[in-house]
Amino acid sequence: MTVPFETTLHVRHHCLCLAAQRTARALARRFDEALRPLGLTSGQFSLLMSLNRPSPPTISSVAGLLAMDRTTLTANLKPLERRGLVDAAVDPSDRRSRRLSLTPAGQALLQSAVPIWTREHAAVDALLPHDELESLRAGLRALS
Amino acid sequence: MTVPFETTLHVRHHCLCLAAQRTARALARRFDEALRPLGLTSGQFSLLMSLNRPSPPTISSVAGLLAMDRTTLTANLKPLERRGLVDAAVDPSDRRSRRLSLTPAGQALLQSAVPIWTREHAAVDALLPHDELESLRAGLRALS
DNA sequence: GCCTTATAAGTTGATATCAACTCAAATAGC
DNA sequence: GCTATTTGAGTTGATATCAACTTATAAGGC
Repeated sequence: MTVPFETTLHVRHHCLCLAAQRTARALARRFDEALRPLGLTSGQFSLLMSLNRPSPPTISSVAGLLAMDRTTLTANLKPLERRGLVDAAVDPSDRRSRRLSLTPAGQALLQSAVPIWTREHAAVDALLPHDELESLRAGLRALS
Repeated sequence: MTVPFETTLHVRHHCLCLAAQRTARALARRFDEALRPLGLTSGQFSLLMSLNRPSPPTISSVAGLLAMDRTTLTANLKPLERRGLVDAAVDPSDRRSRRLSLTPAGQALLQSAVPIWTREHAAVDALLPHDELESLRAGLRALS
């Protein structure tokens, strides 16, 4: 081996990029399964939730909130628009922008998803002591 | 709003699934950029590194290590096989399995990627105090 | 007003992600 | 030895992810 196996073990134990990917995938699968009865993925739930606000946001601002590429968000919106859960209307005061909002159907679906999120997240929270949860949140926030 | 805005804020501040996705995306973009001169993504680097071991692993075992769906790994291997970086040979002792190994070209590319990883990861490590880094790693591990 | 620059978003192409299904080989029960 | 079950992996279809490029609108300099 050109690269020593010890180097591989070092990377495996220390790489936060890998650790974040692993955990993100594992948690996504977990919430995907919990939300499956509603036909929502974890990402779609997060997106719908981020649109539940008093004033309709633009695509770019939501992409920033989710730390996601703007074009990824455009793609993610398509299935939700098709299902009539999200409305994207051109902003009359700046015709370059589209303002994203939940339709009544989207609001209703989000409402039915909240108890599922609450239940599933309680199960995740139970995996770690409270103070370790808080430092995990702080660490994730610091790197994103 | 059917769902109170306070609920949205609560989810935004507490959801570890969302936080993990955000951080995973941010770190992936960071390492993607650092590794771009080699034509590797962060995920491809992690995959190549996971194949650098004395005995060639099977697809399922690597998928487990990366907390990734088996079929996702099959898809991820394709571009690496096309580029001649990875070899997937049928295991003679169990013809259902394929054993994954780095080619000499794969080993050489991985070797040239290690210093990039080291430099970039030092920059990430510098964002947090050592003890917070350790609790972050422990928390991520506990949830994946 | 006109031209340049900046900004918001869409499109394209490549890859990533996973569920559901299928295929093939190995193993267990008989 | 033969059938049923289990296990490893591939395929398909839908969605996710991002870079590079393009289009449309707005804002600023003149």
